[in-house]
Amino acid sequence: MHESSHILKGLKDQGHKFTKVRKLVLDLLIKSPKPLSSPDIQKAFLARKMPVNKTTIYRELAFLKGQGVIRELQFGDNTMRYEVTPDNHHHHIVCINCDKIEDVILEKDLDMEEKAIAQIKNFKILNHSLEFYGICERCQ
Amino acid sequence: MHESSHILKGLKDQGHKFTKVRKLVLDLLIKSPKPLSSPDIQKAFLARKMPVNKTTIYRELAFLKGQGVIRELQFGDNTMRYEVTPDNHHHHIVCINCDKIEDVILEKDLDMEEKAIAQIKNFKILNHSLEFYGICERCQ
DNA sequence: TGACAAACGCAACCGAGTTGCGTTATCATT
DNA sequence: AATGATAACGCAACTCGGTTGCGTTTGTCA
Repeated sequence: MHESSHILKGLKDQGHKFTKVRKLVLDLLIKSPKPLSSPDIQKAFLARKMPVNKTTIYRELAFLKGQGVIRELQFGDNTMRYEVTPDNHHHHIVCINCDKIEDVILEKDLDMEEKAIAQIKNFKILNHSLEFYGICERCQ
Repeated sequence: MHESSHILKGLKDQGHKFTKVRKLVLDLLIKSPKPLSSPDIQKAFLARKMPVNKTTIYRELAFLKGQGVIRELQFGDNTMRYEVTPDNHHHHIVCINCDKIEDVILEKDLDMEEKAIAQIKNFKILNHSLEFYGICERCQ
């Protein structure tokens, strides 16, 4: 399991500071079963009677993304969401009715496809986004 | 190849009107080599000295999407883009440097993966989004 | 040609995300 | 423990894609 203190220690060694906001943003993302948006995180701070300016959240997320600690996702609603960079490469399935989100792992990954595309299209492929949309068990 | 008049004729038979805006939006999407955003389309109208209100564009795109004539895509910049619903199921590869977009067709489609996920997760999968990001030939 | 609904324009609005700038808090050093 | 550098933060104002309500225009068909 991920441990925020350990990650923060690593960042600190690189000249970054260990702040309450940074720790809580990271803890929220580590504990959340699904990716969170910036507004989600701001609401979580508010619920804990720790109001934080939205600019701070955006900057913190940009920082953690830049450090490779978290990654950015989008699920079709023009809002960025974030999750701790996973060890196991996975994608997501989103219920278009109740917004439930679950991780899914492909039986065969896309490496071969990427190689083929890179060769045909002469692109250097860096990453990809793959999300599935449907109706979850409860909603169908 | 797609023919806007033919599509519009079909819509007209269902009680919808044949307007200049509708025809041009559709023609633009048919002719464009890459998906277009609502602002893209508004600019194209302006360039032809045919200023159109942005609300009209958004409503027209929502209409055409609802009719299944076009489909909605997103490439990570919080802006919806649209393309004519393709006959051949394809995805896209986006250059993160110059925003060049090309169609790509997978060697193996994701049907088997979808079936496996549907069974394991008990989701009824309706569709998916898959985009590749990288550096195009010119930019690398 | 008249009448009805679809399509349109306009203005005001919403919400995610950004920018500039001044202030505060963390941390290494003394 | 005091100090200074700078990362982190708050605040206000802003940008921009997208939406809503409402009154007006236009395409279509009888």
